[in-house]
Amino acid sequence: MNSLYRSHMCSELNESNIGEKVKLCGWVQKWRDLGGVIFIDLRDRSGIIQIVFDESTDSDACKIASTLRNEYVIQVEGNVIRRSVETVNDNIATGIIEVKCESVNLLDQAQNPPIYIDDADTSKESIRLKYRYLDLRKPSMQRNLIIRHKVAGFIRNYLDENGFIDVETPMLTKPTPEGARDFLVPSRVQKGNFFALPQSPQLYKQILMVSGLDRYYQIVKCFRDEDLRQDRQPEFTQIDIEMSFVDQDDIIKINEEMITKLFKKIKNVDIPLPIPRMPYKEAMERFGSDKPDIRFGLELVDIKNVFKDSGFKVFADSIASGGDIRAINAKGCGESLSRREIDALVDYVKIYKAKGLAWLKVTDTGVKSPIDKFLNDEEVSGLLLATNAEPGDLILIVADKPDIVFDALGHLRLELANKLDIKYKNEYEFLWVTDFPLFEYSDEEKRYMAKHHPFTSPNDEDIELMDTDPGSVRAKAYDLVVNGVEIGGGSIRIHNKELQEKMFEALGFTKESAWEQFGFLLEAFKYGTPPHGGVAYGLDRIMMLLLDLDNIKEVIAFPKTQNHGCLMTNAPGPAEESRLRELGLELQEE
RNA sequence: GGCCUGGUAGUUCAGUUGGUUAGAAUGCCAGCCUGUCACGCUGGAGGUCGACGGUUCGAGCCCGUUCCAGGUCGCCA
Repeated sequence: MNSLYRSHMCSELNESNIGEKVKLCGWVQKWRDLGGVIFIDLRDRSGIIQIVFDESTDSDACKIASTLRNEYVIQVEGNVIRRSVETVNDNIATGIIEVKCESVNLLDQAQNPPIYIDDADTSKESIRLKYRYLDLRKPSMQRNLIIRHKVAGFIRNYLDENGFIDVETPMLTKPTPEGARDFLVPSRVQKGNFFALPQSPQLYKQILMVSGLDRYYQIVKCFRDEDLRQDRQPEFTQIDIEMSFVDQDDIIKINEEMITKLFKKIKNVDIPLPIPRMPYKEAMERFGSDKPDIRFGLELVDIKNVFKDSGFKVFADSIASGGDIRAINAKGCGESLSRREIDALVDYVKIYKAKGLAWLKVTDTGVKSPIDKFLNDEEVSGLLLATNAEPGDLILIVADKPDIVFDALGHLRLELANKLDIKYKNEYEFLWVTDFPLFEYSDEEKRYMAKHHPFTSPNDEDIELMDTDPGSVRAKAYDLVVNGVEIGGGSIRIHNKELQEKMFEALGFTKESAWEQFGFLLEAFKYGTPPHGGVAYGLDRIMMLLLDLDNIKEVIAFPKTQNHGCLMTNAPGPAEESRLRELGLELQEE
């Protein structure tokens, strides 16, 4: 990265350069003025090197050096010399050498920065985001961006080698009723009409299969106007992939090779292939989640049968109203958790709508529990048998509607693992979750909705059930889950016009409304459509996993806050009245 | 939209029962200092206690409203 300004990057220099005259550029990381000698730590993207200014030999340079302050941008010229043994600094890569400066050129001054440009900085996130350009000077932030670049590069390279074509798709697309809330962009030319920013390039990539591109990919921004979370941003990046003439196994095979090679390259971990697969139903029943973290046990146990004739009103009522009763055996927690900690768990499941959490401490002589007086001996022994309980264990039980039981215990399981600080055997546990339900009943809309999206193919053997029992139809849909994080998902698409129409019918679309929304796709499907399917990954989440970060903002250069704002640019901002008029828009008084 | 946490010096924080001139560390500025690397020493500057309103003789502290940031539920095909 040489130029007229510099001969080397700071951290490029090592013992082999001793005796060379070099020109370096960068920022003043730190200055130490000892009187007759001044030390400057010079920083660029590569790292840090110490520059020495000696008054007795280079008084002009020294004079300038004494005025340098943190984050000043300078150019220095001097000789690389070996440090004396006692002054070697083991904390930096270039600590065995330094540059004895003969001349220094001040390229720009800097105000004292509001945050400390160092990984040890503890400034609040909001200040870091306001001064993001300073925050991004930190080595760790640069590392995150550089590794992200390497990941994207690896993916492009891998997909290119496997015959995938990178095709750009529009950012100004058509609003859709299904799925997340769209970001809308008003059309000036067609007043009253709106573009939507893509939630994903889903329909375009399927059209590209109709076009015969055969294998497509894109690393692309997607937009969803929903609330933020620690792992969610309104604009985020997908690795979007679609393939023709494939079935589920083909897609899984090439994708698991790509992702495990990626983890090998970036983290040097060996993920054994094939990645295990687990049907959705099993994931829910064993782990209470469609993205189970399988690094640890604490699995759910169905104990409904044990209490089928229970005299305990809570359990009996739950069963009578079609509910489930399931338990987790928190091994050893009967001794290790205090009453206060157990009460905290009871409160915890209430977040997920569970009405309560029953618990029993298993002791040498039986069980100790607020509800033990409601349980007979047969039920207690049945429970201990079912949960494989030993003295010292803590049995946690939720009785409620099935989806609440799964949700509450699924989260409780994660909370317990977190609390117990469980040591995992492997750093990464990959899992394909398969056989998702095709539909999901929406109480709000009083109809079935597509669990994945309306173009997902049902399993061949379940097509019959679409009319009779939509809730039990399984889909050719699959998610890739790592350590309980969904990093990607996809499906085989419907490529048959009749089946697609049947699908829309099941979703409650009239033929007219289906054609109104997705007519271009249905029209395209008339002209010879290959069997196809694909997958999309959340690049940001993959980066979080690879970098072992739990905050998505750390892997995005310029992220948004919870309020959908950018603290650096102050976006979004008001629009001028004239612009609104041009768009045919009028602001409503609150 | 709901719930929870926070907002005091450039930064990170402390601030007792509501009571004198709001503190510490670090950073910053000045001076001294020839081998530091968290340099050291001496001195100094730096505050609309997020904002508005209320209670009170008196508010950083109590009450209300509001803004901002974070976490979370809903939401996220």
